[in-house]
Amino acid sequence: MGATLADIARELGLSKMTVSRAINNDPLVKAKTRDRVLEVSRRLNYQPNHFARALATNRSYLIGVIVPDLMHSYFAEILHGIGAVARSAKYQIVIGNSEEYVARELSEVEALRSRTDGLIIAPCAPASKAGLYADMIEDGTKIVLIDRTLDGLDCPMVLTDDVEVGMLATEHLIRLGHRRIGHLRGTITSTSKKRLEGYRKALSANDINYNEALVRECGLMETDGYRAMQAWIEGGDLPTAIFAVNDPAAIGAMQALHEADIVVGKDIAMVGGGNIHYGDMLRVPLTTVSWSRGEMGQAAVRLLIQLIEGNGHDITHQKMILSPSLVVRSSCGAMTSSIVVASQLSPQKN
Amino acid sequence: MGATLADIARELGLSKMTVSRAINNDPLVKAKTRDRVLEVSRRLNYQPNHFARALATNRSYLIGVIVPDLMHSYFAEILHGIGAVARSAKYQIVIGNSEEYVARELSEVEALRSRTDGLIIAPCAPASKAGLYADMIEDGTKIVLIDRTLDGLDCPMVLTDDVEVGMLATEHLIRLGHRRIGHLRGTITSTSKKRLEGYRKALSANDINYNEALVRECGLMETDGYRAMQAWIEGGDLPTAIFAVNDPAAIGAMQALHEADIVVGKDIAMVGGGNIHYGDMLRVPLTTVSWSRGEMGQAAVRLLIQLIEGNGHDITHQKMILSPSLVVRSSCGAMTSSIVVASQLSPQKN
DNA sequence: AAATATAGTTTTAACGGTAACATTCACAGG
DNA sequence: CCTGTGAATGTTACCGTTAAAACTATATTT
Repeated sequence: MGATLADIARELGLSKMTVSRAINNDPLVKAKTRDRVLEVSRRLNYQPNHFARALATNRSYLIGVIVPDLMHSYFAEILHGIGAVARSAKYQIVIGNSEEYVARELSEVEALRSRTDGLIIAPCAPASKAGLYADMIEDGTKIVLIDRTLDGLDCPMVLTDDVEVGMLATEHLIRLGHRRIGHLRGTITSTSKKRLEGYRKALSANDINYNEALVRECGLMETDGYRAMQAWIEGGDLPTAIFAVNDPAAIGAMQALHEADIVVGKDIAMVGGGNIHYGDMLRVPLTTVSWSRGEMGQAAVRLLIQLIEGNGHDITHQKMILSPSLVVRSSCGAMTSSIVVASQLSPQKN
Repeated sequence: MGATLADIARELGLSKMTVSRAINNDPLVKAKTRDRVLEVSRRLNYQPNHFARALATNRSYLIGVIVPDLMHSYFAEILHGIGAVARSAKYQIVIGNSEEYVARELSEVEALRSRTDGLIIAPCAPASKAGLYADMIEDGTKIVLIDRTLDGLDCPMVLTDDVEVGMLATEHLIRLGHRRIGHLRGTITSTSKKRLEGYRKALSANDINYNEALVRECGLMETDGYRAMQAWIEGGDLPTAIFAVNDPAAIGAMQALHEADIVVGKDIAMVGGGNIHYGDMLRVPLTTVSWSRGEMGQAAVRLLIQLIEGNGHDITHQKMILSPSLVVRSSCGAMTSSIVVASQLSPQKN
């Protein structure tokens, strides 16, 4: 289809190598030669063949990103941050979507690791799969985790302080006078566990007994929250306030409550986590815990590029932990304007 | 890093070619030989090198998708549909995000077309750029348009009947008794023009004069709707109902109205387009026009794969047009439950 | 003027596959 | 016993690029 280095070389009576150097701005070629090469390459509309280059250099300038849910604006925003930094570093993004299925995650990883220079993964796999990832890293695959950690896996990661997330949410409810506080907990992921941990910490710090009956299992997606809440309503014995593991779950739960004519913000308080897009425009604007998804994505790419382009320093143990902050809206009681406490990025060694 | 075909061949005393055939399930190799090859390849953890394969075959099994706004759930859903079909056909998705900037779109296209087997594009470029795309197609690049067309470009595309979108929205408002109906119109994109056309058609079919003062320019994003509505409120002379070019614009406008204490669904009616995620859970659930984004994505990939794998038939002129349907919620007046008229896919030649 | 450095270029050999054609071998049919 | 046939495998060359080593001139030193 397009012209190749050889075509340009032939036309100018040069070797392919010199042309290659000229195209890549190698200072070894004479300025005049470079100009001639560039002129011809423009005329022939030369486009470098990325496959050939990748084969020769073993670098594709592709970054694989594996997210559990593309439709969740939280990950769309992370992707947005990733895209911004990647573009400025001349990398392109290949997407994998696990839809919170472990098997899908693993097959996407397998498909992408050999086609890309490195992966950014928000894993839904349980800690028991950490070994698989460790083997890949051992084998040379570059991996940065984002949003969720994988216990036992030692690689760079960008996370939120999820214990703090649970504490901020729960303490807010306690400050509002609630004592019977429920939790819709996620399963498996590190974030879910830590948010539960924060919930328990906040309770015990305020001398409230942990009551297992008030903690219900629930996935991370809207339908999960909806179903879990429906079951809870049906079974009766509702708490006066609920901390849901994340915003989609909270929104699903709110929908179920709405359908049962239970008014969120009046009959029951709700806090989510993640500050989803449109969370402030919902029927009942959702009080939530927030941190910057854009910064997460950006930080992850920077770490991955360091890993790929290896500047010598070992960054295996580098973790970025973002501090979350509470965003108060009306789902825990009447309130008009939003209060957002600025979130900040805190780099942190090991 | 990993083992190569040559390694396996050496180990078994076979030629690379036979091993290649065995790995690719060529029926020419003896079953017993294939088994031996597979056994060794498993033992050595052989992973085919995609770059080498792509270089030799000129096929990468990558599909580039260029969208104008990743954070808009509309495109996230299209992407989801694309991903589903792509995965089952063993293709991976490379993402480009134009953010509604023409220059960004063109640079992403340029970056992706040589790395992929074909592109699915939701163009924000104006019709004047159609020639550029025509040249690329001439040059062998496979392109399928989605969501928006590019006048003058002849290639497969998957669209909605946007004139119908405008008519459905506007007629709904007319049926509710409105005569002073405003329109927040998009600029440039084919969808915007056609929705405006539908708006005008509906007006004239109902003997309402087209009033230029009631049509305001506005982009396609939430902030655009917000700003346009703010200006309108400030300038006064509001209509009794508004059809916004799409849901994000409608939502932005609703936010501006809310801040000005104008109650949507009571003081003013609002219809959007696209049926965004969470549109039914907003402060005022948004009446909108809907069609299946998943089907759009799926259809686009199928067309692109036909283009790539060329089954002989010329599908250049193939257009898929989805029929939209009205989704009534409360933004045009009190209403509790949603009525959705099922949308359907209508394939259509030329 | 010979020896030495140096800028600019070429040569050779990969990188890891696959396409196309060539070869071998066993066996059937005459 | 020879030949034809088809199944199974092998050979050669090429995909388009770059790394590394090997040349050339030309300039610089002594």
